[in-house]
Amino acid sequence: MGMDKYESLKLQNQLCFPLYSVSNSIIRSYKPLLDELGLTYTQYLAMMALWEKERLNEKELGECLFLKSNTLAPLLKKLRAKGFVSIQKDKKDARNIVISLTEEGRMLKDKAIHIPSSIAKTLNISQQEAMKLYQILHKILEGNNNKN
Amino acid sequence: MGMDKYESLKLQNQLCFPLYSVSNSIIRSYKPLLDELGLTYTQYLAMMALWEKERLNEKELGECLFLKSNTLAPLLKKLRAKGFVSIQKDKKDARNIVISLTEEGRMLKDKAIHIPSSIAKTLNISQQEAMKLYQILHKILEGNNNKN
DNA sequence: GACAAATAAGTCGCGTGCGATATATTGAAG
DNA sequence: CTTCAATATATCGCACGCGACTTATTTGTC
Repeated sequence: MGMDKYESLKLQNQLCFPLYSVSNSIIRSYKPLLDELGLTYTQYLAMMALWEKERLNEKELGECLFLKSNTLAPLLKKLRAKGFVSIQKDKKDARNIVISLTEEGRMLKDKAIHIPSSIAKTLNISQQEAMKLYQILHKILEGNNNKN
Repeated sequence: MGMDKYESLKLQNQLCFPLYSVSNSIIRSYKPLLDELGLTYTQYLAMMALWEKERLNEKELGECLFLKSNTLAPLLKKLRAKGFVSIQKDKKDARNIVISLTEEGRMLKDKAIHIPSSIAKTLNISQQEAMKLYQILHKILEGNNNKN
C-alpha cells in the first residue's frame, strides 16, 4: 500500500495544494459580499489596514499585507479612483507616499461590519479548529518572513 | 481591551488573510524549484494529476484541482506548447478532450521527485501540526464543495 | 428526424501576484 | 560639494483565477 517512490508527488499527499484551494475558495465566497462595497478581496485587506491605522505609506502597508510595490501600486490607484483613499507625497521624505482614508473610505467600514461573521458561517469548522488553524498559519508566516 | 464593534475587521483577527498569505508565500518558495522543470505552480498541480492518472479530460482535471475551463484551457495550451502533454478530441464524445502525458511529461516526474521534501523543510512546523492543518483544510474544502 | 436542453470546452476582460527593472529621492563618504 | 549606494515607489510582462459569455456536440423528447 503506497510504497512507490512517487508517493510524495500524489495530489492527496500535498499540503500546499489544499491551502491554495481553500484560499481560492474563501476569496470566491467573499466576492458577493465585497461586490456590494465595490471592493476586491485584496482591496478589502488594504482597507482593513487603513481602518486600523488611518495613514500609512506604501512600505508599511506592504509589511501589513505581505505585498510589494508591484502589487500595491496599481491596487492603490484603483482605490483612489473609487474615492476610498487619497495619495500624496510625503513632504518630509519625497520618496514616500502618504496613503490616507477619504471620508467615503472611512464610512465603508460600517458597510463591511457584517462580513466577517458571514464568512465565518461558511467555513463549517469549530471554534477550536479555527483557533488551531490560525496558530499554525501564523507559525508558518513567521518562519517565512525571516527569509525575506 | 478590544471591546469596540470593529474588532472583527482588524487584520489580526482574520483567518482567511493568513491563509491567503501563506498560500502566496509557499507558492513563491516553489518557484525556484519549479523553474528548473519549466513549470508554474498551477502547471505543476496539473502534472501531478496526470502523473497519477495518465489520461484525463478537462472536466476531470478540473474536479481534481478545483479549477474550471477558464483557467485550465489556457494552462493546458501552455503545457502542450512545452511538450509535456498532448490534447486530442475524444472520439467517443467529441465534446470532451483527452489530455495525456507525452514521454517528456512522464520523465519530468523524476526531476520533480525531490520537490515535496524541499518544500516540507521550509515550512517550520511539526509533523503533528502538518497533519492537523491538512485535516482542517480538507474539512473546509468538503464543506465548500457541496455548495458548488 | 427535429429541436430544445444539457454538457464540455473555449474566449474575453479584469484584477491580482510577482520577478525584473526603472525612476526618483535621500543619505553617506570622501 | 559631489558622487555613489541605499531606499521608496512605479512600470512591465507574464500567468493565473474567475465571472460572464460563446461555441460545439450530444442527449432527450416529441
